[in-house]
Amino acid sequence: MTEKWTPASAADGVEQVLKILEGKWKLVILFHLFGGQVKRFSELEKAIPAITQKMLIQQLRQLEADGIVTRTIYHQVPPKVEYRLTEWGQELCPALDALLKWAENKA
Amino acid sequence: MTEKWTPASAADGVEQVLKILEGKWKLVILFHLFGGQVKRFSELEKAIPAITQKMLIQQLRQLEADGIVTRTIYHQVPPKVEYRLTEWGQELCPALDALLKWAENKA
DNA sequence: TAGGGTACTTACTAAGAAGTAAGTTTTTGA
DNA sequence: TCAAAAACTTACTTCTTAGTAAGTACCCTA
Repeated sequence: MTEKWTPASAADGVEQVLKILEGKWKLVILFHLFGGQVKRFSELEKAIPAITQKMLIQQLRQLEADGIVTRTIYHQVPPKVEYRLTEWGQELCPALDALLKWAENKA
Repeated sequence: MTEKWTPASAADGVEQVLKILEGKWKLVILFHLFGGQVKRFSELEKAIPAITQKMLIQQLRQLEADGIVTRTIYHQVPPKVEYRLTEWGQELCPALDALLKWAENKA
């Protein structure tokens, strides 16, 4: 169970994960959606005042492409689009908690 | 225990951690040192063929500054410098494992 | 017919991270 | 006197990411 990893392959595996999280705004977005929260585009905009629209969709689209969030479009006028985490996305929460706890342990 | 975090502060906490891990070569280096391994500069160079010397020290220095690795200098000629993880650095391993396991769970 | 709300696009610029290639120091051994 | 080994430095270029600022489509309401 520890034998399947070489330093290179383990590093590579973690890097795949980091690539998913690495955008400048992805974590804030994630933490706004953890716990089953559903938010529309404009709500996220308000919740994260410093973000621009360009960055917001860019990050959302990448999270969507990576299977972390889903996008639900309501064909109304004015338009309405909702974002929420996938199951898999929700499961990220405890893993990030582990990192947070590690950081708190700094001597 | 979950109340001390706002989306912004939790994201910020995780970002601090990601910043430590984010260099292009840091994870490979880390995984070469996990488990109490001690390596000298030249050994890491050989273990990670694609890395340049510039990148190798740069990443090592940053890991050192962040309290993850320690550097031991032997005043010999030719010089000898050894790198190993700090206690805190070792404790990163299970947290990274959590990420790896999460990644494996992708539906 | 003009304006407003929502969710985007697009073109351009600036800042940062990484890569390339070469040079530096020190002392020992041929 | 010259080369060699180990651990770095330095100057310069390129590549990626983020920021700025503006524009678009849609249809409803006044």
